[in-house]
Amino acid sequence: MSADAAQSGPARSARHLRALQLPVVRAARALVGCTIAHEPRSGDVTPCSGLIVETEAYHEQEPACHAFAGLTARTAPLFAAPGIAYVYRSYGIHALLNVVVEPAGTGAAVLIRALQPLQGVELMRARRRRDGDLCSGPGKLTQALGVGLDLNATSLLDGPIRLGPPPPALPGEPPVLVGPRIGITKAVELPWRFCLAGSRHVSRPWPAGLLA
DNA sequence: CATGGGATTGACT
DNA sequence: GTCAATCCCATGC
Repeated sequence: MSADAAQSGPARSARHLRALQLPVVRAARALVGCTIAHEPRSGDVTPCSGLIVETEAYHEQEPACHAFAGLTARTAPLFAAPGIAYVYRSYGIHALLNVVVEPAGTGAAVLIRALQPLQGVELMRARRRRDGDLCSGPGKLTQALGVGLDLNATSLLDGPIRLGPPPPALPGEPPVLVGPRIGITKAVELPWRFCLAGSRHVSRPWPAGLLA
């Protein structure tokens, strides 16, 4: 392979791969604009995918993170290698999807909080049983994609859920806003929520935003 | 072993 | 704006 091919082609299309190597807060920032798809292996179900428009970072050093409690049966996937999915049940009802990052042994992950629907919108509508608000929240997007707890600890590079690069149509680095995380009671002050600037698909209206 | 608290959502006043 | 649904698991006795 030539040096050109190694730099120009893959370099831009591999943003999701580079994000997996970053510290969790930078990873959360970098994953905005990348894509998530659920393509069941059987192939008899329509693939569904979306553009990541909102993320949050969680790290074992701060108490809002499940990994703060240490390595347990529940949190084990958080301490796995980068690129693993951490899917857990929230409020006894919803499945929430995280991208595990940082080296194995460190508990850290990026919560995927909202998507802009791309593929499989009709199937999303059927799964969600409504026409709008298909992926504008962490519980909504897993329902729309058909992602359940059975996909916990699966690979996001090799498994049924795929983390992908930004779509070709999306130019370079998207403008991203940063603010405090939502729905937590501990470490509420950390500005670890990231959102695609101007997106209509976020989970909550954006506070007067700072550019990340 | 009993208990309580969520990284939420949708329905309702 | 309020509130119930619903269940895993960490914590404490």
